[in-house]
Amino acid sequence: MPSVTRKSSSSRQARREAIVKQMLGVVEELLSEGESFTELSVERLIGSAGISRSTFYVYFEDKGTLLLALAEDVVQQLVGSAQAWWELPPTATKADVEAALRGTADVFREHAAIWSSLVDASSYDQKVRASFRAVVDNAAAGLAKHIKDGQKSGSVVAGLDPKRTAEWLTWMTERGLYQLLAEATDAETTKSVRAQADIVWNTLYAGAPSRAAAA
Amino acid sequence: MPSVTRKSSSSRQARREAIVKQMLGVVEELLSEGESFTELSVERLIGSAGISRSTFYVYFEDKGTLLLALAEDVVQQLVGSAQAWWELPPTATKADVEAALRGTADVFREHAAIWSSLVDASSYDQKVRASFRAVVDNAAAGLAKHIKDGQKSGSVVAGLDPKRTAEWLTWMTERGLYQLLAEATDAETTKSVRAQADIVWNTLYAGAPSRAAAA
DNA sequence: GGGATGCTTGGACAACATGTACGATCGGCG
DNA sequence: CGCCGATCGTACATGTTGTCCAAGCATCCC
Repeated sequence: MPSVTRKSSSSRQARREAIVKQMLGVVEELLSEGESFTELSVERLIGSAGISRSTFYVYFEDKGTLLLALAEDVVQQLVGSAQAWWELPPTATKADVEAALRGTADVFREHAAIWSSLVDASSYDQKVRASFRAVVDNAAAGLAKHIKDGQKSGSVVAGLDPKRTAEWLTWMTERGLYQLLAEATDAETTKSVRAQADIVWNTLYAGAPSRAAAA
Repeated sequence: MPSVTRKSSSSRQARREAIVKQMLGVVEELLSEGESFTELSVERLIGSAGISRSTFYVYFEDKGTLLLALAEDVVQQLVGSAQAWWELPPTATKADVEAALRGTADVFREHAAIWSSLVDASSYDQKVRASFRAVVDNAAAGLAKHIKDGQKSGSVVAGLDPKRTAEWLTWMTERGLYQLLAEATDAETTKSVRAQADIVWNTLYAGAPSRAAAA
């Protein structure tokens, strides 16, 4: 009876999405009260969401699975915003770099709670850790490519090790967003992002062949 | 009866140190088997250490307190090694910077397990988080001072925001050590530290007034 | 309307971890 | 020998996790 199966699964799917959406609100709410994701028990979550323990475990293997579902969207947005940086053309100015980084910072600040939760849970949940690493590794790879391409076109300093430079800068960004911008005001964000842009600019672009004259 | 009190407390102190030392071995041992500090239960710890549950709680409030005791030494060493960087003279070369960073990396690699545990526990233990932040903030302050002084003497690029640039670079270092060097080989460490040195060099020193000629 | 199907639910459960309490025991020291 | 501090085993109250099951409920089809 395929129709039954189809219906069932599509309903499950829809219901799951609804629950994920609801849980997103609940989790962000609870996190905004100052607790960390680690400290949130399934008990509390279902209590606030108004669903039963049993139902929770129908849709999520555990807290980690829930978090990954919640984070999907956020991660997509962050990765997307990060591309704005490493897809900058060779002629980009420092202001362009800063604007791109600002974009990522703004996306991050909107969803800082969820990202922080990913970081939290990475320390004890295998699945989350793997997923988190994959995201960052992917970002680093994108940046590494940007560096390599830039070196070819002369817009990036020669001699830098693309992969490893990208790794450091990527982790700097990850950690900086988390630690420096999660609770920053707009004004503070502006200053902080400017500093980040200075680092990136000086590291990658300032001494590049195609810019040798301007200093 | 002051003598009694004195004796008791000094004995407690000595015994505590012995236990801390023993626990350090146990924790590093268990962590080297691939588990995270978060996953280590007090149960396991006392089991491997051969002391009783009761005794454990005589000396440590909880797992977090234990960790802070274990980390004291490591943190001191790391902070000390970091000073080698920001106490570099204005005439330092890129090789000097790389050597200083290498020093920190080596210290870190020796005690990666404990540092990782601090990061882990920071996500759910208030005391650990506070202590951890204090260490990093302190490091950032030291680096900020180095930048400010360097700007005065002309050995560091003008126009950088000392505080915020230091924050980004400090978190970059923290996260990079943790993520890139914790399990790296010697060869990989060399390459990675070189990339880190390039970033630091280009950011802070390459375009500095006192170096304007050399490029 | 009647009945099958699948989803949600509450509650019970085993397993395990935490931090506390207490009485028994061991060992050194006067 | 006897005191005293430290350790120990054990028990306990509490809280969390993930599983399981039987009962209730809504929906859709016949």
